[in-house]
Amino acid sequence: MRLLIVEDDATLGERLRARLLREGYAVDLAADGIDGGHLGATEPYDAVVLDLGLPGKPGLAVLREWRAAGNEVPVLILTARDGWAERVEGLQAGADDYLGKPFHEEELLARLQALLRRAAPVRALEMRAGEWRLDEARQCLVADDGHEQTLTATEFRLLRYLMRHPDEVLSKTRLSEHVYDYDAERESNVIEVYVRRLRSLLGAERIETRRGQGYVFRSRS
Amino acid sequence: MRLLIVEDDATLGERLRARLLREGYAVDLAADGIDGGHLGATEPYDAVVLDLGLPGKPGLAVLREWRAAGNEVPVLILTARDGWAERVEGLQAGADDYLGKPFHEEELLARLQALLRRAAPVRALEMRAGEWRLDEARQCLVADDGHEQTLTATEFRLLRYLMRHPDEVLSKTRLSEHVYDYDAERESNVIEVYVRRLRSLLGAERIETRRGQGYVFRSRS
DNA sequence: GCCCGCTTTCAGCGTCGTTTCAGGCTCGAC
DNA sequence: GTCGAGCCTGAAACGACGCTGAAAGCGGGC
Repeated sequence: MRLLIVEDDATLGERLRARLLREGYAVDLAADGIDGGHLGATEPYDAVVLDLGLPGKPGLAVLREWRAAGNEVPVLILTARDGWAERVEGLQAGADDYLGKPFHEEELLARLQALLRRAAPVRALEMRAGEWRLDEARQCLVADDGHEQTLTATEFRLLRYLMRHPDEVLSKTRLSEHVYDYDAERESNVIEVYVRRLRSLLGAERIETRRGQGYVFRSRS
Repeated sequence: MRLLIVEDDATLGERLRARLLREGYAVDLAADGIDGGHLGATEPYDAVVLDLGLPGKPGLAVLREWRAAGNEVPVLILTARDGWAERVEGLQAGADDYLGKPFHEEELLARLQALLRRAAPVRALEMRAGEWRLDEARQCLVADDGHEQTLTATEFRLLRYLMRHPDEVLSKTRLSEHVYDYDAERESNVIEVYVRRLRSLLGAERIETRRGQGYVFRSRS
């Protein structure tokens, strides 16, 4: 899962970014409306946190442009002003959720997770692979017998994305776009290496290779 | 499915080409309006991605020439300028869809797929062959009883093209033009070989031979 | 500053998809 | 019936792609 934060307050932005990174997301941070609007239009994010009071270009204008271009990425709006009117305006511009400053990081997290879940295909309520269940909060695998298997950050990000798109051919490009943040565009075989590790954890049959096309994750064999 | 990209930005063009290849299309790339216009006029594409800001000849002129010549290939226009006026002008010149730069690769893909689906003569919601259904997301065959049969990249491309043109005589030349790229000048019997493999998967009666003319795909016997 | 674990790179190897080829078969024309 | 072109078939060669294990690179924590 790859997120974009558009926030001009550098302190707040960095704090959020750090937190979300720790939660296992790939995160890009933009400090103004121009950058943010451009990134959101060209990179495939799974959700966006958008501040309304931005230099360069107002947050609402950025959002309206995305929506006009048919970009339906889930957007959570963030603003100091939390009056009734702003909220309505934000939602009308195409926002999916709204959070007034100041706020608890925990609440932001919860709302983001809700957005991501809502956008995911309906079928995946629980993310499973055979006897294993992915615990998102703790970033680890839990077996039905209670046994635990910890994951590294990258293993977790890749596995979560695979699990959210089961039974679908996912190209290595697409995977690396969603596992890494902006500077990505890798000509390397990192994805192959991590696929190998996930296979050794979950069983090789969970991740099929489609030669020349990508990988397919199977929650049931 | 065979696509043409007319795009002067070499980086963007190559990136798109690579992506679309990976998605299982055969892709030709032209860097200016002259080449692009010529290719589009002489080769049988299933869809075209056309940049408007081209050296040599303006994209809109290219499009107008195709349309004037009766070429009705689906065209998706791509442009940096995304003003209201350009959009109208593009659509009036005969474009089928319009995407402003910058854009998501994912969105371009989705729109292309929509165009290709819309353009298919008999818009079969599902592509079937007897008990089999072709699942595009998974690039595999699914039987009514849930059993799956995976396809290689080439098998998938050929079968998809056959299924999109059922009950129609398709010459080997035409098939190979749509399964492979432009420069692929084949004097070989690859198509015969792949037809054989599809027959062994779907049942020989699905693909009839018309001696000296080509093949006919039958979704129902 | 040093250590440790995570991440990334790399090269060699094996596998699989693709293509070629040769021989045999079938169909249609005469 | 004969002939030839076009098509089918099985196997084998080729090359690209993915797999693998090890080692280097990197960064955070102590």
